[in-house]
Amino acid sequence: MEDMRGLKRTHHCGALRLEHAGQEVVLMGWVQRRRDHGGLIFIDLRDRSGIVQVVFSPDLSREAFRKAETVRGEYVLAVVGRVEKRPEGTENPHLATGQIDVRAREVRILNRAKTPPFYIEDGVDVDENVRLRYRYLDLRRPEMQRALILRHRAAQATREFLSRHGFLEIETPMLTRSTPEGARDFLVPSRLNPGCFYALPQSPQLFKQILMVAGLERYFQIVRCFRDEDLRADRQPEFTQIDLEMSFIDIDDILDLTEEMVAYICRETAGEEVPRPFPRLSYQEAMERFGTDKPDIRFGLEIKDVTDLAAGCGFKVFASAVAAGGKVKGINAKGCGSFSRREIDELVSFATANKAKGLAYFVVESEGVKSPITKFFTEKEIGAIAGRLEAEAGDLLLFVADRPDVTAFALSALRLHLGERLGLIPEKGLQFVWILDFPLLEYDETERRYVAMHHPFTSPREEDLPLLESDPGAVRAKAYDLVLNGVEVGGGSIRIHRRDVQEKMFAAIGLSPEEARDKFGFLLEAFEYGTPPHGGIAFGFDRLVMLLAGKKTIRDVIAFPKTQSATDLMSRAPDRVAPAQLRELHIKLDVK
RNA sequence: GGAGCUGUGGUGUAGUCGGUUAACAUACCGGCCUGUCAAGCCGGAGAUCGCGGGUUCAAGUCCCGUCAGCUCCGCCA
Repeated sequence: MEDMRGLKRTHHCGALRLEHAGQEVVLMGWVQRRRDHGGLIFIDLRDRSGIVQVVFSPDLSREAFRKAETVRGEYVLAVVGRVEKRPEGTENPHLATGQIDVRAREVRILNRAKTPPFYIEDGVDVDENVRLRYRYLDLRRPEMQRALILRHRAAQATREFLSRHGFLEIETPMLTRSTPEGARDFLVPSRLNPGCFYALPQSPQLFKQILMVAGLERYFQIVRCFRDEDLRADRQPEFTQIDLEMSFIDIDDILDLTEEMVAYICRETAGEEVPRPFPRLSYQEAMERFGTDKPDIRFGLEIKDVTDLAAGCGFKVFASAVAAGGKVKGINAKGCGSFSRREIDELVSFATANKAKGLAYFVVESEGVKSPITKFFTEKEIGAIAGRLEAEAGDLLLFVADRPDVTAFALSALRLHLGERLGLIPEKGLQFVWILDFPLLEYDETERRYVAMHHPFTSPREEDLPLLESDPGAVRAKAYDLVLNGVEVGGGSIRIHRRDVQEKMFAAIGLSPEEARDKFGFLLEAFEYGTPPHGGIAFGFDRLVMLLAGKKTIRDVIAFPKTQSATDLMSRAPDRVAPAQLRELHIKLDVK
């Protein structure tokens, strides 16, 4: 093993081009591959910038050639040599540096390496177990490095944009108070305060509002947040938000500004121009047309309401659902009339796996509609339903009749399933949509009271204020979500800044003034000292980067993610700690 | 808390209706080779079939349990 004394890297491997021919260079990197021809050895040297071919020949240096014979994959080398145009016919068009190679005069083996458990290259098909356990090798793969570079550029673009618009980057505590509502907290025991715990922040929500009270006017942060809930492909226990808050603004100010920011990030990272303004849908319209508050609007297959047409029909499943206050809704699966019985059965079981009790269907043919249930409908009813769904010969109409929420859930899932199956979802492209006019409150069946849909500091729309006492469920919030390709990537609201409105809000969710003071005291107290109108938004940075990088999971844009059971397979966190540590924290375990 | 998928040399896979020597590719090791770039040719080594139990004359294969990873439901103001 040798050291790099006296050598200073002059170039990066992937940067060398024909124009460098004739230059003496010093390269540092890892061995991607060695091709030993006996009398001539080629080594592909890789660093962060890319790969270049290094040639070892006894004619150039006997010593370097001998060393090159001992080199293996992932050895770390320093190479001194001259860049040369490759001989005619030996250029490699698949390599950015393929016009040239480097003739090695000297090589130093800076470190040896064990044989890695998988190839260091793009598109590896390895168990994620293995990738996570050897994350440092996984991260050597160019596609992983590209993702992290893109993430870096997204963060840079965010900071640039927001700084330019007068936002201050201000840090907020990681050790904070546990507050009720929301996700489960991660707790940190306090050694100095026996029996007391900090909570890691689920978001800097209360602090950023207090920064508005403090008169900072425009705040942002790219900040880690923690939620102790179960994981998904797009959910990690710790994740990153672009968090911002502004004073003296209303909804449109935030939507306009953050739209511009998001478009800027897309341009700076993925080179995508996204058209503005982004489309806007009300929550109600999104639920009606797509069955979800995070619709993927890149394709059709929209949901149609046929409740009125099904109300009086002879098909009991439909009629009784309507009688019970439910909805009958359908999707026109364009051109799927040719589906076999088995394919339709598959759709039925997909629907029932997504809460529906069943899935009714009409096969539309030129002579009419065929279905096991046509006998329960009149010609006229069938015609009206087919018309509502704009049915043509060759279509397959699918219906769910159930409670409104179940209908929406099942058809939304079915719509996505069909969209994917029929290849209707474009590979490329970023389709944003704002979802507006969320209900302020939703009724919680188990707690038998209204709960805040966003959080209890979200402002109702001024014109809906009178409804807060008479019809709480009908009050619309000044809240907004940003959805990208069917993924919720941002959400926020204009906050309540008037004491009387805040008190009404607490009353509506059944919180007495005493309880409010106990749970949110410091924020309420701050609010008594001159609070400006303010509002903000937070973006899921990992999700945004995931979509910009074209990845299917945020784990692929996080350097050190956790598994679905929230463990780190590399560091083996979490783990037990020494009894002395627990004693110091006054903690006794109760573990079977 | 629940449902589903996956687990076989380092890695990715095959292994039929349970049948005795677990196959293939690649990586790895050795030899030959002066223009390859997924180099090539020859040879070699490498597996408690995730783990535990059961059924059987016989289990990678069937049954039960369990562990791990992934996807989803619940959960995520």
